[in-house]
Amino acid sequence: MAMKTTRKQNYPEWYQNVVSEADMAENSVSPGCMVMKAWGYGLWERIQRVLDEKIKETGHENYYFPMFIPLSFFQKEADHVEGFAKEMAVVTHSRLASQDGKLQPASPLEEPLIVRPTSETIIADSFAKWVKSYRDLPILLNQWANVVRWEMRPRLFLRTREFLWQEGHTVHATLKEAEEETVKMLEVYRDFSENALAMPVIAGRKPEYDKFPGAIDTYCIEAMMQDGKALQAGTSHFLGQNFAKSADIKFTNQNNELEYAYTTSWGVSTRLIGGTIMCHADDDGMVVPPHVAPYQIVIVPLIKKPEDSEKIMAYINDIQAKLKLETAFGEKIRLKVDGRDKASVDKVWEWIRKGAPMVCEIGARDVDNGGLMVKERIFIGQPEGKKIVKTDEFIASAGKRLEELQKLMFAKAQERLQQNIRTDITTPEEFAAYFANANEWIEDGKQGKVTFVRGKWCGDAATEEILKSMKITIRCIPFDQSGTVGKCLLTGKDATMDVIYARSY
RNA sequence: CGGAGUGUAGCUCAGCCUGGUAGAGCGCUACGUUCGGGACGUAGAAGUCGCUGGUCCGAAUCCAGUCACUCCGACCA
Repeated sequence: MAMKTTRKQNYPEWYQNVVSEADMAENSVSPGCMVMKAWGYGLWERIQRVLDEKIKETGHENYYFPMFIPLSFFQKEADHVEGFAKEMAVVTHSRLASQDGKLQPASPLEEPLIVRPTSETIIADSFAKWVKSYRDLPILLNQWANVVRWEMRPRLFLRTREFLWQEGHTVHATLKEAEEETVKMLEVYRDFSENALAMPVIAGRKPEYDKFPGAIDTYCIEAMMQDGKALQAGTSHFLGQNFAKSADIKFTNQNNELEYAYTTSWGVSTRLIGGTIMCHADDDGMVVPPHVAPYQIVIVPLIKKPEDSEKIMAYINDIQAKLKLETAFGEKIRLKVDGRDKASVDKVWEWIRKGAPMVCEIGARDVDNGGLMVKERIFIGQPEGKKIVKTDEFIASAGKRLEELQKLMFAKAQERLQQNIRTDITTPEEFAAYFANANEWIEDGKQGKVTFVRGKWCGDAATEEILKSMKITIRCIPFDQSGTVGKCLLTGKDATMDVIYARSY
């Protein structure tokens, strides 16, 4: 076990351990913010690349808007300002001046600027300028940006004051088209999460009280972490005409009538990295899904005698050249030869803690035998975790093998999710007793002590208080509804709506 | 903003009660023996003890103030 703390011992501590031992990120001197290091930021770059392609395939184009938003913009939409008011970074001055040897803010701004917590308001303002006729619609845009939300209790990747994300914003002529866009982009997220991150999710709609401020409907994908808690991995909002009315986005329709447009917005953030960690990492550290691994294969030379160096490096260079011609997931294989002047064992374990999908050790013996030692990350700790293979065969099958490893990771995570959605709880008493348990890490192939519960909800607004007191949340109202009648797990009233109840991050 | 705690070497911490001017482990550097599941030996470099003030012949240690961080709560689209 490479981690000081195991999942079973202390799940949150284990998580912090993984982030630091995998060298993905660390706390910054700037409070609540993080420094993303090469292996963590590299994962984000991969997420960007794969997702950006999907966003463009669905007809969207990238724009960039300013990070400063005039304060007054937030006042235009009542729910929106209320939702974000408590966590805004406010810029009030434009320069510093020296006073008694101390720098003090000087030159107050006429109107304070908000460091964007999200960009609906400033983008809506542009939309209002750009939209005149139904012929201007739809507008389908996306931006990759940083946003700031003044969180009080930050956790690396899961909740930091500044984080990176993409936010899509679209304008449509009809309600139906905007609703379809909202659901379509959620589906892009579901597909991305499950196929690129190997992280299974439940897609659905948020209950009324948990909607994005200013939205008519909020849709989401919810993932299960290894401690049975839920993590919101992506959201897509149908904003109706709310922002169109507050920003005056009007267009002339085909009947020459002036109409408010319909808008949507949707986003995923660096939180996905936190989710990927808590979905796949183990007691030896991070496990990166091959599809998004900055390096899919890392080669570590084992040089015991200096005189072997030349022939080993020549052998490795040859392997490297050949591997670079191979593909996985429709892209060239990404590999690194770790030639740093360090002990080989240390380098190997460093890459295991980082979760590189495959680590190859190559020494003099391998050169003579035409082979190499390959360690597959997901099998580390098991007998099949390392094997000596013929180099030619390894090169020829590497791409396919990476794709297999990806599928195995998804299958394992999906099995865990399916095993840990309880559907046999039918009364408020059973429900309360069930969640009275403490959270506990879910051992592979077993049912956890605390799981998701799928059951009925009456939809009554008063149930929000009950949930709060129990520290349970309704994660979503899944798209696949059974349609059966049962008792609400909170009130005992007759209900038809199926929801997912869970503790959450 | 409440409640608790911690600031000493790059990291984790001991020393503080009972003042006498700095220690360990890990890491780092060099050399040697090792090396395919994470080695060992020897030598070495490295700290204005968070900051300011006070008491004292003398403060990491006592006193006062101050700053910062961590954990638990509240908050978390």
